[in-house]
Amino acid sequence: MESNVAAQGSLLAGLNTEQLSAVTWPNKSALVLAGAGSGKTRVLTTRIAWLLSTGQANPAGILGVTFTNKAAREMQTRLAAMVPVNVRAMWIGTFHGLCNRFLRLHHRDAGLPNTFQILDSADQMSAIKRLMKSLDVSDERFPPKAVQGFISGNKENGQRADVLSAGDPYTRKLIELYAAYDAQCRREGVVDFAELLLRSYEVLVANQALRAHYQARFSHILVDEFQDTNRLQYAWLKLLAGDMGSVFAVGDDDQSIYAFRGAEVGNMRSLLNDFAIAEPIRLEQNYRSAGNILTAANALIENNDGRLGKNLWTDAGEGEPIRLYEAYSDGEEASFIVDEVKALQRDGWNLAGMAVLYRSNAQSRVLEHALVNANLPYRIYGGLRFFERQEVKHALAYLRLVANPDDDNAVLRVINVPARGIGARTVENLLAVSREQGVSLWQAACAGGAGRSAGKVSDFVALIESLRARSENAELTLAEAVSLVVDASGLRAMYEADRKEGEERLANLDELINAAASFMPDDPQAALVEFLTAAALEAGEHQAEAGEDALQLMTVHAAKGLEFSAVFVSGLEEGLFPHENSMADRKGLEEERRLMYVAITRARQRLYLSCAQSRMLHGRSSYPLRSRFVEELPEDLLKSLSVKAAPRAERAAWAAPAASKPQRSAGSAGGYRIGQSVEHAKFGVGVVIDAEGADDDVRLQINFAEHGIKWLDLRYAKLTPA
DNA sequence: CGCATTCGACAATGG
DNA sequence: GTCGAATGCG
Repeated sequence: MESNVAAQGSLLAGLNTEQLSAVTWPNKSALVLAGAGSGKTRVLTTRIAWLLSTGQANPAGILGVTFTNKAAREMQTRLAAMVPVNVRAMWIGTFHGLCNRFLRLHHRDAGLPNTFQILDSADQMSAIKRLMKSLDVSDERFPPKAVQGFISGNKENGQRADVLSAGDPYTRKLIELYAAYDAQCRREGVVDFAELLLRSYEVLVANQALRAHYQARFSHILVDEFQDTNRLQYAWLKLLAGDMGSVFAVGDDDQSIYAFRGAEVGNMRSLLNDFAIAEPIRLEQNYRSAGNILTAANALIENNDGRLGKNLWTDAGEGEPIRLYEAYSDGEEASFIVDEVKALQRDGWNLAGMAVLYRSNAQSRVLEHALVNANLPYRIYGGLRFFERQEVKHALAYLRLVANPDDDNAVLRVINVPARGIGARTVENLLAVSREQGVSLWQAACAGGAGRSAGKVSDFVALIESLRARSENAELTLAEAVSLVVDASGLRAMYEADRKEGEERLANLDELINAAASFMPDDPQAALVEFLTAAALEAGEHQAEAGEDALQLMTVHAAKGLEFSAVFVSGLEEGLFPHENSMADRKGLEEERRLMYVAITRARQRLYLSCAQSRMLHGRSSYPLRSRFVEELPEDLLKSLSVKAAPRAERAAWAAPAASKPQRSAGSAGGYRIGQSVEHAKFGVGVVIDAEGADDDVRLQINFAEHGIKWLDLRYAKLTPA
């Protein structure tokens, strides 16, 4: 017992009062409002360790839910280091990973084949397109993306097609497509991401015995990033908690940045109500950022309504001012960043400790260009992941057919890859047969059929059959089976013949074989199915190879949960950040503001904010206004680094019209220059984006924030510099 | 049927 | 600037 007490002591050492209170919270539900950098992950893992080491819970009673695989792994690793328990007995994982585990165990109750496969979003999209083609639905009136959004959105609200109704024919059609899509998935033995959750929820609802079993088992449910849960996830947690269980949720409503994909910040308030939690525990002491950075973040987020309320503080001192740079162009913004990074590097800063954040991936190109020219090593997060690569998906499709030949998606992906003379026409015929007879494409292909390509189709069938026979009977290891598929399918030969990108693709296929070799299945008998599942659920790292010291580039979304000594937030322009797709309503704008809050709070020591007066967007020049989020920061925290930027000072200067003669060639017309902010009595604020004429006859094209683009004649229009 | 080229839409994220 | 669909030619 003494060692137990000692162990507890060291577990709890170094926690502040609030953290300690959260970690040692009695066995009842709690909501921990954990600000950025307040030790959230530490609290969560320490609590589990504390529950285990004090004997309040056994490993099997723990259900730990995270949003990313990375977070789940981190929690497991940390736990393993803290307490000597069998980590595997605990259920720790993502919502999707846990639901998959549940459905594999109870596939019969869920009405799924034991080899059911998981569709990623791309697979889901092609399944939808295929379905719409077969039903002859116009993809102009019903964009597949919208159909996908409709289906996933409803699943995440826990609603099947049969409970939906609509007054308008458009929505009725969507509901019809939803029902047909689900039927198609059932026929093929596949589930999409949302289905994993909905199906396991429905099984628990329908099956009293199963529900009672898991409710009794999971005495402690702990949830990370609770602000990101959607309605279905919340219902799932509530169901598992039952009347007796408790939910210990950690989250930060100010860092909710996934509402656009269904996250319900309102779940935090619901949790307080439904689980009778009197008051959330607030973790407000920040151990990451300097004072000025926190002050800026607090001031920014104050502009949002309906917050649960929280103010970050630190005892680390004010630190440096926040640096602001307003560039002429996106290219110049990039070279500013490069210069600053080099300067910091000369001062002994680590490249890997610096990050450039942006709102959208497209912005990385200009930065990359500048970094390559400057010979600065960098690493980009985002983009194509390993298991999403064409060649890897091809190989996986063959493997899926080995596991389950009725997977029509997989058949369509590889029936003619590499080209084996089965063209669109033949595929059309197969699709027609499968539709008429209500069988899978595979079964249609096996039936043979007439036509010139019949022989080629039966060759394909024979290929898959032989792959299956050999991987099942010949006692091949998983890696050998993958290797066999790559060779026998002809994929290897195909990429060997491709001189342009074949080499890289072959390397990735070899990497896939390596991945198979080091894969550790829970059940060796089901190694292939587990491998395919892992490929779908963990599409792989965002190419984050360790190694050389490199500058980190990523979107703000990707930066959530990370921290850096120095952070550059770039592209702070209206329409970009906040993004134009989210500017229309207050909710969207508030989410953008939370995104900015996340961006700011990534910085430990130094924070740079930058924007450009002109930017190439969609292949053409735009002249955006500076982001409102910059204006929302306290002026005395900012230090302007650009001559032109001196934002507020410059305004004063412009208020007195320039005496010099306006010259178009100098980028100035009638005292205005392109890129300048102006204000119009009727149209409000805008930016000059073009000009024509000279002297007394000047016309300006202005992009107004509220009223769009207009040409104004300076002789009549009442304009003032803004 | 297979490959190459063109055209046009699009550009937030992750399981 | 990229990707996927559509088109056209050998």
